[in-house]
This record gives sequence, C-alpha cells and structure tokens, in this order.
Amino acid sequence: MKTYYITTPIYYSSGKPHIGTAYCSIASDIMARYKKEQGYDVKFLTGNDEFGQKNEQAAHDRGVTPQQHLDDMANLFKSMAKAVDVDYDIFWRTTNPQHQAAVQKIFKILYDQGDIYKGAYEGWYCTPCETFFTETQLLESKCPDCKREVQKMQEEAYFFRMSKYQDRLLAHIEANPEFILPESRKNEMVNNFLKPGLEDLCVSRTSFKWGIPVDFDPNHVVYVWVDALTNYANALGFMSEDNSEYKKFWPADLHMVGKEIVRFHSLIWPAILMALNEPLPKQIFGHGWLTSEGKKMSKSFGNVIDPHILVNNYGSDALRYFLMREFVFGQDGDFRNEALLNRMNADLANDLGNLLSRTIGMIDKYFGGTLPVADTAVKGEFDDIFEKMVMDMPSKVENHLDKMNFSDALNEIWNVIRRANKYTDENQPWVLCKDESKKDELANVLYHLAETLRIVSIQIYPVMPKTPALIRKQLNIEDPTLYTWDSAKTFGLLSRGVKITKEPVLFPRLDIPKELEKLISQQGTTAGASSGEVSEEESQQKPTITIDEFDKLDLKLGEVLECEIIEGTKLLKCQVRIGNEVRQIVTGIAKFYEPAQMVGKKVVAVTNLKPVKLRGALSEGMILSASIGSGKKEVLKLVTVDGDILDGATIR
RNA sequence: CGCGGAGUGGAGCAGCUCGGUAGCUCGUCGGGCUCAUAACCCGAAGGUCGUAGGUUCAAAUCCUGCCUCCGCAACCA
Repeated sequence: MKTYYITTPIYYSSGKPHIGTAYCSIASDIMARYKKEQGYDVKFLTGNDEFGQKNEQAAHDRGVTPQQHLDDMANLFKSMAKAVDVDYDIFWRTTNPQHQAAVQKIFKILYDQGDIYKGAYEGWYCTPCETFFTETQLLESKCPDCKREVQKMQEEAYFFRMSKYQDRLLAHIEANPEFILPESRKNEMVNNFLKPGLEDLCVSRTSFKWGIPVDFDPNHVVYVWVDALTNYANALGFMSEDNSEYKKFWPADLHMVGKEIVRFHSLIWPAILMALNEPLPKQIFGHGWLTSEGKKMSKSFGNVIDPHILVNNYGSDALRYFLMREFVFGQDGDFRNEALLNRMNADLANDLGNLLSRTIGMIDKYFGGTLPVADTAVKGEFDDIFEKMVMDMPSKVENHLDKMNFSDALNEIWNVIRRANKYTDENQPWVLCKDESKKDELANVLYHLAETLRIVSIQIYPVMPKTPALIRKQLNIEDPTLYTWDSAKTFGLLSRGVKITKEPVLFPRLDIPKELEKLISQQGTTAGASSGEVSEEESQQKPTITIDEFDKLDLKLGEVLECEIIEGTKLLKCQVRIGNEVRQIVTGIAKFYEPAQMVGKKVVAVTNLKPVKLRGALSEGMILSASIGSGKKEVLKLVTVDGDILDGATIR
C-alpha cells in the first residue's frame, strides 16, 4: 500500500494557538484526508515544541511549573485541532521521554562521527558587568555598559558542521525543483543562504537549562535545531527499539510549514539527515501568513482571530472552506470577517445550500419524496454538456489538490455547483411538472441534480469533512460504495429511484451587518470596523506597582542641545543637557520630529536606564513621549513641561 | 545600495513561470423565473493592468528606471 506521511510544525508552546496555527493544520489535514480517500496509508503528525527559554519563562510568568504549563498548552492545541476537525494521528511532544532519548542518541552519533564538534563562541567579557559582548556590540573596544576594558573570552558550545553539507544541499535543491515550494521560497533559500555559504550551527546552550541535556556533557542542553526538527523522525520511532513505523513512512512526503521556518526545514533539517545518512523529506511547502483586517495579528492591536469563536458561530466546515477558498495558498492573505460572511452567503448558502434545498424541495413537491424509476432512455437537451462538465471536475480537482492549489480546487467544484443551478433553470422543472407526459423528463432532470450533489459531496470532503454526510442524509445515500473518492468519477451510480428526507438547510443565510457586529463584540476588537482609531490601542493593564518601585526611576528634565538623524534609521541621536552634564540619548522618533525641531526642546528623560548601543550609537537614557495608534496612523508627541524650569529638575 | 511582497473596472483577488481577444467573486443597473435559504438564471455598465522608457509584428505578462504601499530585518531603551 502506498504511504503518505505529512507533518505540521510542532508548534511552540509559549503562545496560544490562533488562526495561523489553524490555517497550517487545516491545510495539512486536507492533504491527509485527500490522500486517505485516494487509498494511501496516511500518517499525519502534529505536536508541540516544549523546550527552550521562552517556555520556561512562560511557565514562570503564569506561576506554574513548566510541566503544568506545557500540559495546559498541549491541551489548548489539541482542542483547537478538534474544533477545526484536524484529525491527526500523532500529537508529539518534545518532552516525551522517547523523544528525549532519541535526541540524545542523535546528538551523540553526530558528535562521535565528527559532525558535531565542541567549539567556542568567542566574545568579549566585562568582568564587573558579568556580561558577554560580541565584537559588534563593543563601543570603541570597551564595555558598552560601563566603558571599562573587556577581555577576550570563550564560551564553549557544540557546533554542527552545516558547511560540510552545503554543496550536497544545493545540488539536491537544484535537482529537485519540487523540494521547496513555492518556487519563490526556494530561490530565497538558494540566494540568501546557500550561495553566500552556510555557517556551522551552534546546537547547544549553556545559558538556560530547560532543554534536553547533552548526556555526555551535562552543562549543555541541546538547542532547538536537533531538539525540535528531529521530531518528524522520532515520532515514528526513529532511534528507538520499535522503528517499524519509521521504516514504513519515512521519508516524509510533505512538511507543511509557515514561510518563516522554511529555512530550518529546507536547510538545517536536511543537513542533519544527510549527516545521519537518512533520506530527505520529499517536499517542504512554505505557506503564507494571514493578516487580520490588513494588519499583522498581534495582541496589542487586539486583532488576533480566535478560530473557536468562528467555529462556534458558523461551524468548522465554513471556516475551513473560507480559509482555503479565499486565499491563494502559499501567499499571504488578509482575514476579514466581512469576507468570511460574504463567502458563507454567496458560496455556501446561495450556491451549494440552495442547490440542495431546491432539489430536495422539487423531489418532494413533484414526486412526493421519491423519484420514479423512470425510463432511462429519456434524455434532456442539456444533459450531455452538463454531465461532461461534472465528469471533467474530479481530475481537475485532483490536479489542483496535488499542487496544494486549494482555492482552484474549490473553484472547480463550485463551477459545477453553479452550473447545476443553471441546468435547473434551463430545464424549468416547474414547467415540466405541469405536463403529465413529461414526468419522465422531469424525473431525469431531478436525478441529474441529485447525482451531481452526490459527486459534489465526495469532492468537498477533504476541505469540508462534516457537510457531505448532511447532504447524503437528505438524499438517503447509505451505501458506502456511492461515496468513495473514485465513485465521484462516474456519473450515474446513484440509483434512479432517489428518495429524499427533508432536513434543515445546510447553511442559513446570514444577516451580514448583524453578524459583523456580533463578531466584533465576541472578538473584543474594533478591527472589523472602519471606525475606532483610538480604541484599538492596547487595553492591557500593567500590574500595580508600589511607590518604591516607581521611585526606582530617575526622571529628570533635560534640554536638547544638538540632534541629528542616524541615516537609514528612524533614530535621532540627541545631546541632552541635564543639569551640569550632557548625555547622548538615541530615540526612535525620526518619523515624527525633524532634528532641528528637537533642538531647544525640554524633554523628560529617564536617566538611570542601562545604557545601550543602538545602530552604533550609545544611548544613555530614554526620552518620554506620548503615542497612540500604530503604523501609518501613529501619532507621537514628546512629553515636555508646562512653563520655564531649569533642566536637571527632578520629575516625580 | 539590507531582504522580500504588492500596486489589474466601486471592493477583494486571479492571470505574469511558457508574451497574442483582461478573468473571477462581491457590489451596481436592467431583465427573466418562481422549485428554492428575498435564492436562482440572463444581460449591461465599469479597467490608460502604479508610472516612464525599452525589446517585439504583438506586453498586465519580458528588460530598465522611477513612484507609492506593506511586511521582515535593522531595531524604535
């Protein structure tokens, strides 16, 4: 039996799942269902990436143990998958002992054969500050913090010999044009990383502990590359006693990933596999990102789309349909509530739902619910052209699905649905029904509609797993051989005496303005409305602090003496007089103030902030300003004082 | 000269790899039908395909310059 192994990324456990997570998983799920329908033995992997500093931090921030945090997150990701009908076979977690053991073995093997070696990060160490700096962070060869002398130091780390595999990788990518898709992503990899040359990769850390220990050197934990990427093999039992699944399913047919992690999957992971002498995955597909109402989704914009809300309101099939129909897979797409609602009305309610509804209605009305097994020799004027179109559909759909052109695949199906509506009008069953001698003709027309609905119900299944059964129920299609994937390729399998059962409509028409309002209130955002410039600001409250904590800030009044822009940035470099000292403060407000405007301004400065180097310029403090909005709409004004007072004045 | 994406009728998008009547959905206007979820069917209006050049018999499509927008990176202490 042909096998098909598909994976989503293992999602990082520090953040909650959102529509982008769902998008990736849904696309993978569609491929998995499609391949299953085609008769493949399918394995579908998803899971969580649970190590690393951010996970540790997230647990700490929530005041729970890492394990507790990870369990909670795993449940969130699982419930998301369930909500959108993502039917994975394996949910892999990197804290799983089997995974950890495999990672340690892999690390050891690579080390023993010399593909991982112990090296050192070279850097400069400031003893008083107890901090490492890279060459570029230094300020005139001194510590950027305290400006004292620094010493050259080495911090030990393990490195993977990526560079060794560069030529082989490049050759593989060039020889296999479908290895990285879409093509633009492939070009990006080749031009930006392979051609300039790969550097060896640091694969261990000593700076945090929440990771898989390097068993032969416990000061180190395995860093994300070997830890996370190997999950795709480890989940099948790679490096464990029972590796039968690995033998059966590896190499993966498809790693579905977001465009931001194509690099790891198409360069680092294959290089590791080459080192291990294992076959490479057949394909990496980097899909696009979803923005929300024109903006990148982020908590501070309050425009993060929660799939649960949409599913609760409209069902997972509608959401899945919309995501796959509206956007070109592989490109970025903009998620808008209104577009979702429009699609639901136009495509699902008016086209598909209504086609079923009118077909059922007519069979009920004209034949009391059961079509007569009429003379099959009867043929309508429009039958041939209509049947041909229906029969041309399945192979087109397969072609599109094979290339992950979900939108085009759905469009083919909907062309048939629209054609069926047209076919109805062409034949005018409401006229035929008035002529007793045309009963056979009438039955033939309705049969064509019912049969088309059977075929459509099969074709939409990978994208819409729930709706097909609802369609079949109304047509009383119970025999499973009538809804296998291949049975959609034959017109006329449905027996002529179709008997119907009336059921509620599939997709009720929605009152769009009303639904928009509802969604906005549920999503707790104004992102869907054209108004609300101010209200989309961060509403998150910071925790209460004591006066003592506030007192840690040293705020002083300063006067800007000189100011210049740092070319090519939005940074202004200001010389600020504060009492009897002059400090350099760099601030990112070049979009709002010309350097000349700054000179002479009295500004509020935080003077005890740790100095930092920004674009090569030392900044010894921070200038306060008020800002609202974001992006193009952002407005920003400096905070200043009401009247004359000497600079150096304390602010409290 | 940091990297990348985008600019196509009112809106949202496809087409551009492999040049040859500019397509889809929504919206608008007119008509038809009445089985159906005020749905379905037909027709119409509406586009200098950002801009300036170039290649070509022919360019939305290839090449070059420019403009605008948006991400990322830099990084806004």
